This record gives sequence, C-alpha cells and structure tokens, in this order.
Amino acid sequence: MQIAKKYFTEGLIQLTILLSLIGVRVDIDSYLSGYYTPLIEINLGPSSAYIQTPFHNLRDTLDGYSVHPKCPELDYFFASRRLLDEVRTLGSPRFPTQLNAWLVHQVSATDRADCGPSTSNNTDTSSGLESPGDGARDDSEHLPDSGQEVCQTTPDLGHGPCSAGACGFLKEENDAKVKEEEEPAPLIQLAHSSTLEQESLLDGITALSDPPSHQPPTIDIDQHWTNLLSLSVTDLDDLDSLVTDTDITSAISQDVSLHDAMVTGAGAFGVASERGEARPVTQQQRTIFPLESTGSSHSDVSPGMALGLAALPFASVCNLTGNESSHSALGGCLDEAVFDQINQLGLEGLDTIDTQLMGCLESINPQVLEDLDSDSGLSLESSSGGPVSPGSSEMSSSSSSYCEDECGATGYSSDVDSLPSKGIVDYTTTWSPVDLSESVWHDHSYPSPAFFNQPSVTLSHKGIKEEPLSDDDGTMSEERELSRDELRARTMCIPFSVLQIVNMPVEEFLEVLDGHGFSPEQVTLLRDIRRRGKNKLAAQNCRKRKLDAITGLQEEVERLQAQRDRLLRDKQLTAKTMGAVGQQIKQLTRDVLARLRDESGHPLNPERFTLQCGANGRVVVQPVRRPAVSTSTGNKTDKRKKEKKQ
DNA sequence: AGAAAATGTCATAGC
DNA sequence: AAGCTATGACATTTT
Repeated sequence: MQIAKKYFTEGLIQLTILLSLIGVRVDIDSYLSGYYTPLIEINLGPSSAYIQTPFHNLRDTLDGYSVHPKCPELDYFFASRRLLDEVRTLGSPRFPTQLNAWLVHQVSATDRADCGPSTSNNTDTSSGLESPGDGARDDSEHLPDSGQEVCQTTPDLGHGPCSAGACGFLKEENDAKVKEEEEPAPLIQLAHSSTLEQESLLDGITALSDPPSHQPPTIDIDQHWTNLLSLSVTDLDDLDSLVTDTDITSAISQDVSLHDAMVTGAGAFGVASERGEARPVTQQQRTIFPLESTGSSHSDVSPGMALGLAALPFASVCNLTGNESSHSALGGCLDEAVFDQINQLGLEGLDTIDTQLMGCLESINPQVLEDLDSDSGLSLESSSGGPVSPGSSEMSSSSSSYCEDECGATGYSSDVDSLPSKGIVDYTTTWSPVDLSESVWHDHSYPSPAFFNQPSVTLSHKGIKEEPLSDDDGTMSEERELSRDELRARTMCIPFSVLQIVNMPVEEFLEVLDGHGFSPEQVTLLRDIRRRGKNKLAAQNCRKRKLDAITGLQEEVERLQAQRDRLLRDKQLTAKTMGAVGQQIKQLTRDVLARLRDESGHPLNPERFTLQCGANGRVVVQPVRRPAVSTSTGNKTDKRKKEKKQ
C-alpha cells in the first residue's frame, strides 16, 4: 500500500505541478470527495485527499519510497520531469502557483500519531497562512464540477517539515520531500530566476532545513533519479540535440518560447552535472518547502517554478492562462503567433529584395565604390587627381596657375598675370588658397592645359558641346583635359580657376564679383561656374550616399535572412518539442488516472476522466462529459438560434 | 557602333 | 533673400 500510495501521490503531485505551471487547474474533488475515508490528507489530516502541493515540495516526490525502478511508466514520468526541469531552469516562467491537489493515499495510524495535533491545526494554519492565495483557492473552490473538498492543505512557508499542518503523509514522506530538494535545478535556477524567486526559494531552503538523519534514504533515490533521468534523456534525443545544436544566446529571443525554454532548460540540465557546486548545496539544504505556494504574483510563483516540473501543456489546454507578456515557457511555447508574424512579414520576399539589391550592387563598379569611400574627393582622385589625371598632365605641360590649382596647388599663382585676359588684376591675395585635399573636383574629360597657351581661343568654345577645337592633336588632347567651365572661364578671361571659384567662401566670391570690374557676362559665368561646381560635388556626395545606403540595405537583408532562417529552424524544433512534450503529458495523465481508484476500487478509466489544473494550481479529476457537454452545447446553440430568430 | 557605367548638369525643394 | 545642399531627372562622356 505504501508503494501504491507513493505512486499515486507522486504522480498526482507531479501532474498537479505540471498543470499548474501551465495554468491549468486540476481539481479532483469531484472524484475523491467522500470516497476515500481511509485516505489521509497529505498535510492536514485524515480523509483528505486534497493537497495543496508546493512545487518545491514535490520535487523528487518519489524519493523516500520504493518506487520500482522497472516501472515502465516511470520513464515517461521522468522524461516529463526532465522536460519540466528544463523549463524550470529558464528561471522565470510566470504561472499561478497555488497548488491545490488531493492526494489519495492511506496513512497508517502511527503516521497519524506522528502528525498528531497538527492534523487539527492544519486547517486553521492553512487558512491563516494561505492568505496570498486565498483568492486563487477560492477560485478553485468554485470551479465547475469540482468535487467537495475534503481537506485542503495550505502549509506555511515558514513551517518546518512537520510543524505546520504536517500530516502523517508529510511526516512519513519527509525523506521523500527532502529528497525532492536534492534536485539541483532549483538552486541552479536561481541564477536564472528573478530576484523574488530566488529570495523565495532561498527562504524556503533556509527555513525548512532537513535533518541529516534523512540523508541515507535519499541517496538511493538520487541514484534512481540519475538512472531514470538518463533514460528520459534518451527518450528525448531530439531535445538534447536541440540543445547542442542551437546557440542559446542566439536562439532564445526575447519572446521566450517553449522551445526556448526547452533549449535553456535542457542546456541547464545538461550542464547541471557540470555545476557540481549546486548539487551539494541543495543536498545539504534539503528542505520541505511549504506545501502551497499561492498567489498569482511572480514572486509567489517562482518557488514553485523553481521546483516546478515544467510547463507541459496538454494539447487541449495550450491556450490557457499562460502569461503572454511574461517570458513564460508556456506562453512562449504557445506563442505560435511569433512565427506567424514572422511568416506574415513576408520574409520570403526578402529573397527577391536581396536579389535585386545584389544585382544592383553587382552592377556598381567596385572602383566607384572604392572611390566613393573618400568623402568628397572621390572623383578628383579617380579622374583628375590621379597620376594620369588631366591636372597632372597639365602640370607637366603648363606652368599656369590653373594647372596648379587642378593639381592641388595651394593658392592662386602669380602666373595669373600671364594669362591673356582682359581686365586682369592680381588676385593673388584676394582670398585664401584653395586646398584641393578638401575639395572634390571631377574633371575627367575636358581639361586642356594648352588652352592657356592659346589665348586666341574664340568664343565658339563656350558652347556646352565641346567639339574638337583644332586640328592640332597635341593641343586637342590637352584641351580635352579642361572642363567646359574651365574653357568658358578662360574664354571669358576670368583669372580664376574653377576650383577656386567654387571653393572660395561666398564673401570672397562676392568681393571678387564686385571688386574686379567683371562684365555682366563674366559675373554670370562666375556664378554659373560656382553653382555647377558645387552642384557637381553635391551630386557626387549624393551618389556616394546612395551607394552607401544600398550597401547598408544589402547588409540588412543578409542579416534578416539569417535571422529568418534561424527562427524557422527554431520553429521546427519547437514544434517537434511540443509534440514530444504533449505525448509525455498524455502518458503521465494516463499513469496518474490509472493509479486512482473509484469507490469500488477500480482504476479510473482514462477515457472517462481527465486531469485539469486550475489557475491556482489545483489539480482536479474531472469526468469526461462528452454526451452531456454536447447536449448542453446543443441546447445552448439551439437557444441562441432561437434568440437570433426572434 | 552600341550599351552600360560614370559623371555632369539642371531644376527644385528644403534648410 | 541669398546661398548652400540634396536629389531626381536628364545629358554627356567614358569605358
């Protein structure tokens, strides 16, 4: 009977925790109420199969009992436990944590005697200490179809193992519960949990230290755990592979999903052995946490979560009360919308975009890009400022100031005086020298240094269209190296280079216009030269910026493509994980139901009953109301139809 | 010779 | 108001 009790208790507790983690209230009142007089409430007294199970108290609940290690159901169970631990190691799943579960087991008279007075006081204690979760428990009491509560355990956090409402079960299960605390995950999880969670958990640990006398039996249980967990690991190879193959830091987004939880959890689980320091601590601090952690606040939740098995959603309850805003494992795992949104983003279209951008970028001459990297001198350096630039050629062919300016000469040369211009004035000191290193001048086609040597050039050269000017090839080649504006300026006898005209400050430019007796045509030309020169630079900068923007967009596209691929992989893994977890939950439910007995002593038919966990963590067994539900639904539907018709 | 790329120029808007 | 910059559109030149 002890074994049976242990099986039942463990399974029910685990399922309760499990369901509570996902916000499912499981209330077995309807099933248990009044049926099991020999049953004893876990914490509060006889004839009560209802237990408010603290998560931490349920950890390794099998401990202390001689669970047959060959029990096949245990594989499923421990696999589920493992998954739950993995989720738990996420640290901050947010679920209501009040667990109100009826535990059906029989306690011997000696056990009752051990519990002694606590039995009668438990109710009071629980009621008094349960305040944080009263609301939740009240809710659970009003659950539809919930059975009559025989007893409810609401242990206090500050109570020792048997002091507060410690029933016979608690007494005799002390070792088991202590053993539960040996699980390293809670402490390990502290690193991942919120501050409140950690504090709560640590409080429980410190307040509920376990006598060292209970150590021996727990060692065997640890061995069981190790063995069984290893089995469970083999059952979920894909999950492990998921852990090993996934970069957690990259895979886990801010929207933590169940997959993320699994990844992290599995990772933590796998690393648990590496964290050898965590296990000794927990073993030393074997504690019995309060049997109930109530309230919906995150801080209240955390201890249970730290202990918690996992958020293993039933397929039918996947849309329950998970906190979507939080990074809960369930909320995340159920957040298919995340992936849906990804799909809705039309990321597939990025392929097209990327292709377009790639094509556009490929069409760009790398040399141009390279040239554009220079801020404003790209064109000057590539065409006119280079070794073979017109300027350089002009330098070699002419000693005029114009040549010097094109080549980056600093300042307007006195050679200007030699220019065949009318109204020439010495402008040498009229404005500061021009620093070509700061300017962009892209005269790659029109310069003609020999122009200075041919002052007889007629105005016919002022045309925008610049045809070959003479039959002198040498002169022609040199003239071509002058820009059109340079030619115009020289034609108009303007003693300034285009570069000077463009780069001189506006004040100085105005002074030049006003102080040198230029004709209106010359003034117009000067203004046009300046305007066109500045606009040329602006156009070059504009094109550079455009290319930079294209490059940046290309990089962005590549980054988003990589992100999309990563998310799609995560989605697939999550789906696979969800399927596996769902199967584990189903099996666990069948296992728990199979260990329950009706009033005639027969096991519950999993086809007729189901387990549900309420928002406050209460686990209840509810009969499957297939016909009734359909009937009632049909009636309601008919009524609605009638109302609509009316 | 023609296409494509690069560059220059104009018009315009905004600061 | 003038000057300057940015940019689209178009022209011109170069490759």
